[in-house]
Amino acid sequence: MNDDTLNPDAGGSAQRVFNALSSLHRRKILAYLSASSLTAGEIAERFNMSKPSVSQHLTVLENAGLIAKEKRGQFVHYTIVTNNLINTLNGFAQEVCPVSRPLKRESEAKAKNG
Amino acid sequence: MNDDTLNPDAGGSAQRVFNALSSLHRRKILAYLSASSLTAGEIAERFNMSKPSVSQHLTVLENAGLIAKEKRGQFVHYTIVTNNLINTLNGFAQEVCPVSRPLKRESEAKAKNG
DNA sequence: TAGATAATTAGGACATTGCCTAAATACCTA
DNA sequence: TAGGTATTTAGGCAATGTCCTAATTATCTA
Repeated sequence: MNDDTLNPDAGGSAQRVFNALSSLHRRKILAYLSASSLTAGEIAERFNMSKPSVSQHLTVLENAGLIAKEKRGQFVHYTIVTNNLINTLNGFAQEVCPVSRPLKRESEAKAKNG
Repeated sequence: MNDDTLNPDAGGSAQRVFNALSSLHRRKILAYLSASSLTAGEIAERFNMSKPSVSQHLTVLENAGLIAKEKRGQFVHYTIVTNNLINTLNGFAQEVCPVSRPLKRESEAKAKNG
């Protein structure tokens, strides 16, 4: 029970990750970014929502360590960071059904790629 | 983008699963139940929280299809249901980083066990 | 049947979230 | 430098979530 995925204040904070994933909009943003990096504006275009609201979602995702931003000129480019996401999901899956070994290996392989 | 893990109204409703997982208390309940089935009272004992509050968390988990209850006499026994959990997590992981094949297989193997 | 125990429902207080508009900041180009 | 574009910050408001106590329902046992 002293686990990263259950302890809200641990390293990458599983709490922030699961909280970030609890919003459909934010999961969609991650799905968009899994195909390619996008600017804040390009992400906002894909939603029927104001830019500030999208920006807020991006902040939540960034604080959870699920995306990274890079400013280039007047644009901010957002990129997915799969490392923390996969580790958190797999860590929790392992904890809740401690059966699958390959899942764990997969997670570690993924961690190296980022 | 027409995926179960992103569509809030699809079958098992990934939205309900992710929403259920966004609470540390609920993740802990799942972790407890992964070790053994427990009655509502036994679960409540493990938290510094009123029984009605725990009951509410159990309802959220049940509505997400993550646990099942069975009444025996005056007790209600709760059991984890890993199927939906693992499928949802793996489905989303697949979508967001469509690399790992073994992860998928693992999910399907798990689905059969329940 | 009466009283005790297990669990849930009901209803309300309080905090958080999610969305908006308006304003501010940062950068680019004429 | 002035004006335009990209993005975030600030502040407000409605909806939701989480917890509580009190009351209710269901079951067991003397």
